[in-house]
Amino acid sequence: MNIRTICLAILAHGEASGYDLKKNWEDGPFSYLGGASFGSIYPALARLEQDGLIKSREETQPGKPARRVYALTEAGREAFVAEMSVTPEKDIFRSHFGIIALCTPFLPRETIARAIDERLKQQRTEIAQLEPLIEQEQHRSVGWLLEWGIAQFKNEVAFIEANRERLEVLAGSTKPGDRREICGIAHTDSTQAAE
Amino acid sequence: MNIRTICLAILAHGEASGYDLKKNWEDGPFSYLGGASFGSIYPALARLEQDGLIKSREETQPGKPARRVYALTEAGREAFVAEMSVTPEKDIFRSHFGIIALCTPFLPRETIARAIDERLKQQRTEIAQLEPLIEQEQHRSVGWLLEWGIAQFKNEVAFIEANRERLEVLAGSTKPGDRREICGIAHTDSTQAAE
DNA sequence: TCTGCCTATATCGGACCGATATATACCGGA
DNA sequence: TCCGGTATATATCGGTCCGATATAGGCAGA
Repeated sequence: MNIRTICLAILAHGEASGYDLKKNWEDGPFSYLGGASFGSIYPALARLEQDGLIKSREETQPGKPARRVYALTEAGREAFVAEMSVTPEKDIFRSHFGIIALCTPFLPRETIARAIDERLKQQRTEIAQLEPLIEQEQHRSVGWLLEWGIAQFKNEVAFIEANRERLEVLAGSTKPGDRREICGIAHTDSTQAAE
Repeated sequence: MNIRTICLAILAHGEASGYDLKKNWEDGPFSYLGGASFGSIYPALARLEQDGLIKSREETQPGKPARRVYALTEAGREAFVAEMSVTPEKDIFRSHFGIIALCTPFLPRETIARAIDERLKQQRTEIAQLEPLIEQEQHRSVGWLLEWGIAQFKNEVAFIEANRERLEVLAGSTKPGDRREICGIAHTDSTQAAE
């Protein structure tokens, strides 16, 4: 699912400028679905227009620079429906916190404790930012998605609070790079393992 | 957090070849922390060695092609600890399913129902793949992280099962691109909105 | 008037992914 | 015996995307 598809999806909600798209990702309810930079959005919009999937008009506004507002064409509506109708791709997910947690045995307990504290703080901040948006979006797909995301964040906070001790005690037990195996898996050439 | 850092993190668990790294991401317990392609791994390893953070040796093995095995140097251990000690970056997350759900009003109910079915199937598959790995990783950081991930997947499945009806009934209510506002937010130039 | 901030568009370098190419070695079947 | 399929292993290339930066107009406040 590339940026062009995402632009189509947002434009399905209503016409918007490139700046609007960026602001929606950053501040709006889309933010936790992943970002999109200006460096992606403007070329994507240009190409979508070139392909006839969106059309644009210049809009002058008092007190602000002129902006170029994009809207779906009929062909764009069809392309949008087509791309939303395929089997959803797997999520793209990468977690710095996860990597740090994975390396707990090779790091001092203090480092792990701080990473956990920061993580809890970050996830609680996310919740605090998303929760007030729900009210005005009840009985709407955006509201449902907000609840979906908030439920995930809350679940993670609860898990970490309940289990952090079990991770922290593992800290600092090993020197980095000492062991020959990776996670007890990986080594397919070891003697066929147990069983 | 770039690929080089991730390579350091895995090599902290033990020496490995580029192929090992890839296999660990794909099949091992790291898989849901995000992928890494050969196109990233090999250049990353080359540069890490150039910078003196890892060292390599050729390893000939009977019945298989020779492989180049990498291990952390002392400088690499220090760089690893330094990069794990900073405040963890925000997760990178992008969800095709989330985008589809967001567009529910503009899509037929059948499409949404199928996307939800597929989503449930995918997340249950993840759970089924990760769960057997826990046993051999108990009381280890990898095991903790597996539990962390599984808890998230299970929570999402539970949420969707409990709330899918509420989303599905919203399907097909609107024509794409008709509304002027995006998600009731976005439009900063609207008349200051309703208090 | 100068500075900083918001709106708005645009571009460029570099990082990264996905596909592909290449090579070795094993195994099973025609 | 040769052929194709599979697993191991390294490497490269095109294209996509991010993050930083440039540019520019208008406004508010010092």
